[in-house]
Amino acid sequence: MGRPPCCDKANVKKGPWTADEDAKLLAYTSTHGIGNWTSVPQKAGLKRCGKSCRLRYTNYLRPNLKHENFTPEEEEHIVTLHAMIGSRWSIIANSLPGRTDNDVKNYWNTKLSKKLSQSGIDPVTHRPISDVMLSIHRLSHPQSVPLPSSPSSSSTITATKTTTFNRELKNAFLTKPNIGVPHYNTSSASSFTMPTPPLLPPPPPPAQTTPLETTWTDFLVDGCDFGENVASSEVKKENNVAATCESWTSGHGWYDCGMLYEEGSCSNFLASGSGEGEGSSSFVDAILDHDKEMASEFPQLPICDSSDFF
DNA sequence: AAATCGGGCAACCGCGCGCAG
DNA sequence: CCTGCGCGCGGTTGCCCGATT
Repeated sequence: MGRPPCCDKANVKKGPWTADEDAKLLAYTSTHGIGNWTSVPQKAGLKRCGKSCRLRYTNYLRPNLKHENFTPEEEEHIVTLHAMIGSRWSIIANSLPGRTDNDVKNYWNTKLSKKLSQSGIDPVTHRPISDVMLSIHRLSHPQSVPLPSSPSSSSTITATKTTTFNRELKNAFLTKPNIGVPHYNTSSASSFTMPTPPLLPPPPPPAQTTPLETTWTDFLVDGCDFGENVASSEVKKENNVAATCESWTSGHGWYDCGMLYEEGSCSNFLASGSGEGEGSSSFVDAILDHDKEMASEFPQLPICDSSDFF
């Protein structure tokens, strides 16, 4: 038995909102505030579902919303957070003043994911597409492309770090009272420092333990160790994250969250991302640069292309 | 000039969670 | 403890409009 509808669907208007409806909703919310959305349509004199009213208000009518284009800083912020927590749009939006989850989601779907793809970065895993394809190829042909025996293999390290990262992120979400997000000062572009992309760790330390068995989900930001139990309830509890990240990120930055990397080890990544007018000025470029470095460092890694899969 | 295509965005839908009774 | 309701989230749909053929 399903849940009953929140309103009489036969008698509610759907589709685009008119200026008159906007005015009524705005007039109501400005005098009464927002409370029980189910009752808002009736009280405001609207033939709309309460849900529709809430959506219209939060995405369009709410005060202090920004309607201008996303800035490069905001772009980087979204990409960085998406790499870390996946499509938790509300969390990402909460860290961008004046932006809604719908804004961020739409912007990602229409612009950023394409931009990343065109730059050779897989928008799901945030790793170079060639690397992702190699991982897929290994899964489907476990014998054909053996993992290099060296414990410092790029992919092995990546899988290990990724798993560790998601475990740590999960713990952080569970234990931190005010989970943080990367914080940047919009008043000064040069003060914005980007966390290390979690799926592209810096060169590995010399000593490394036994390689982990890897599965496809280990390469997903969203799926893996994050866990469904954490994903919804715990994260939702912390939706008021916007301005509360200092305690976690201050001082040592992201890298001091009991995590993976030594402080400052990401400097190769960040050097081009935070500069002013450097030649390679984007996050994506930084990732690609790093991938090239990895390729030169580990020439034994085979490169595969799409023809390997067909 | 008309038809088609594709991108962008607003809005809808279904589901899970939290909370109050 | 159980149940029902409201809220919020992420995924998806559909419309609008500009570009292209």
